Amino acid sequence: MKKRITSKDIADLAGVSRTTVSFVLNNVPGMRIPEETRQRVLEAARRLDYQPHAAARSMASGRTHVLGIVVRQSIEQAFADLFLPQVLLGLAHSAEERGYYTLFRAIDPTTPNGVYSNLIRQRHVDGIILSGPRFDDQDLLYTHSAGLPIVLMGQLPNIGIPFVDVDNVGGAAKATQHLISLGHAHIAIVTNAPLEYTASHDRLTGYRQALLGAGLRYDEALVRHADLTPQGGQRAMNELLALPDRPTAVFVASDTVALGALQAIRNEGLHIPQDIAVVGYDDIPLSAYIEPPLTTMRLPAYGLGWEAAEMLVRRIEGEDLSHADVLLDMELVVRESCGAHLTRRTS
Amino acid sequence: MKKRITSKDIADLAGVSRTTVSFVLNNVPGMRIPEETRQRVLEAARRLDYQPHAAARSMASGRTHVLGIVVRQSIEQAFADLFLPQVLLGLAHSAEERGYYTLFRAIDPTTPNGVYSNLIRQRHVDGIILSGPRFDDQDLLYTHSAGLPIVLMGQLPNIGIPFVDVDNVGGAAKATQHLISLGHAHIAIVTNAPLEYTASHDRLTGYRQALLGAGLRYDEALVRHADLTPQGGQRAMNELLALPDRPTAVFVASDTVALGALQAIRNEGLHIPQDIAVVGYDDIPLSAYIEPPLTTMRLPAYGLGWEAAEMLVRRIEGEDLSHADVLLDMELVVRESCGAHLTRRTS
DNA sequence: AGTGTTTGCTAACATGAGTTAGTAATTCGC
DNA sequence: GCGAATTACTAACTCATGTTAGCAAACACT
Repeated sequence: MKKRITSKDIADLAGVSRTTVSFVLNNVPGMRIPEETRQRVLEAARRLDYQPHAAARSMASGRTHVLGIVVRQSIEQAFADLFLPQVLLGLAHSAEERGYYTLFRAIDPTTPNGVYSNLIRQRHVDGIILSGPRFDDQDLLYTHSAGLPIVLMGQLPNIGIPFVDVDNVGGAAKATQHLISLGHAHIAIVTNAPLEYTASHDRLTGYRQALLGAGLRYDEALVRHADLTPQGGQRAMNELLALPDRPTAVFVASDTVALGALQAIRNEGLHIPQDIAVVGYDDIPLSAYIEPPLTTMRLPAYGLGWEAAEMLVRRIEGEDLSHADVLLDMELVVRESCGAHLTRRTS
Repeated sequence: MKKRITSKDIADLAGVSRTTVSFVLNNVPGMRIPEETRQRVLEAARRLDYQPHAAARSMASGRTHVLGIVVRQSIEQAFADLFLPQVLLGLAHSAEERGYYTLFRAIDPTTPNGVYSNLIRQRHVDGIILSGPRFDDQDLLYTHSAGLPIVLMGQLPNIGIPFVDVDNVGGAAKATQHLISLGHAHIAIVTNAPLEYTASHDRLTGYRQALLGAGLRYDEALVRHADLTPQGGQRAMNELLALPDRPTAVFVASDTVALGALQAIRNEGLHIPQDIAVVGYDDIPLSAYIEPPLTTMRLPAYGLGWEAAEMLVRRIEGEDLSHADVLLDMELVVRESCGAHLTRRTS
């Protein structure tokens, strides 16, 4: 039976007390330990290949050095979520850079409340990053009001919980402005989802701001809503195509939805971008490889994860995050569906 | 300063000792605790909303009840990985059903060795699921030979480490047989990657078995290799199209690669599936929405995660996994790129 | 030389559970 | 009615660390 190597063992080998070992290995400030002793301890730890026991450490220090990442997703949603890998990578890298691990917890939206605050209360983690927050989440409100560290990925306005999100208003405005700059004046929008979704609402706002900012009219007849699916995009696009005064360009506020919209346009025998220009949103990993390659706003998925972890760690380590919310910029990726590659030649 | 509620508190409230509380809450077998006392303890725990301290518990019991999931992925790979969300969901659900949490760790392939075995040695986790194993992974061999619980997602043959994988030989055979059953006799293959990859090798084997099983000739001229990218698929497909005796069908062993192949076929002015039938592999989330919708083998991503967690838990709890490797079946998803919807009408 | 200060270290306690060995009270067997 | 067995519990130890208070020796200062 091989025994676990504890700090006692390295204390014995170095000829000092356990306390000294702890001081050396944790670089406790204020303790003047002569270089000679310090080296002796470090050498002993190295020789025995000492690995501190995480549980003992966290019990004594009260810190687990683990961040909880809670994803509220059904299996179907996970299937459609093409960004989670990047988000998680950003999270994990950012956390590890700061000396933290990440505990992943997937919670079906149908499960009852009171499930993830326990992660903190049982001291499994020091704090939580919640992806896909909802208003009707009792557990979330409880966790926040109990003062437990939590950071949201995605906005929940007027609630005071720190969040990391994408600047959807600005992003949608950029997308729309791009179409305007290509000479379009009759631009429709297909939102990603109903306006109850904050993201959806913000994207519509950005579209509108861009139009008004360019002196164009905002026409409700050119506004349609999808439901996060290609099918919804196809239906919405069909309605737009049936209008007497057909738009010359469409901003589809989700690449997934845009797949359906493209199909609808093709089915009418129309060409993209010659007959109708399309700009999408999200830059899903395949947007470059569909026909035609989609011009779209790039979602900084890795950055979202990175920032969320950073914020949470700052919160855990005592910083005040009242007004530290992060809104990440989005970048326009110009491919072919907007027609910019054609215009440029003629200009 | 509100104090944490410990088992001592509930012992006091219930008028028993801490030991008894522990016996009741953990349902320790062999201890005859009368129903009346048991209820008194449970009621006290409920009233005080007791949450046991994870670190204390794991220190005393030696179990963390956390599974480590280690993903060896660069950021670029994560971008192309469309299955991780489903895999993680399967893992997390399966683990939670068995009373375990999952710790997520992303490791860039370029980082040096010796990074994740420490997760176990520091008792952060009870065992590890490693996704994307490699032969040159010192840490993996060390972990396994040290008897630490580990399960692979993806095969590494002849090494004796328990794994969960997809039956690539069978899957590729099914895909090829489907094309044969549609009347094709001149069927090419574009693999997903070079044959050094086990998955790639196995898919080619399945293709070959199907041909020979149907009495068809296996012709090396019809075999091309891609590199996991659409670009590679396009190049490979162009070579096949340039053959004097053009194939009437292609099995592309990766949907991502197939995107490039479709583009190559379209660029030649040929029609899918009339001129060339295509069957893909993986069923990436967008395969149903590209043009034409792709017939493909469905990767049971959720199931892979589920099985991996189950195996690891069994291993942690003492079971012998020497010959318990899991090979999951794959299912053919018939859409339009294979031409089955046309054939059926004429038959 | 004696008092105060710094240096270098350690004894002892705290953290919050699980678990073993054992004890007092009750019941059983005859 | 008395020893044996059972019932219902608990004292005390264990896990592996972090941390506080304090001690002995060396040194500094007058």
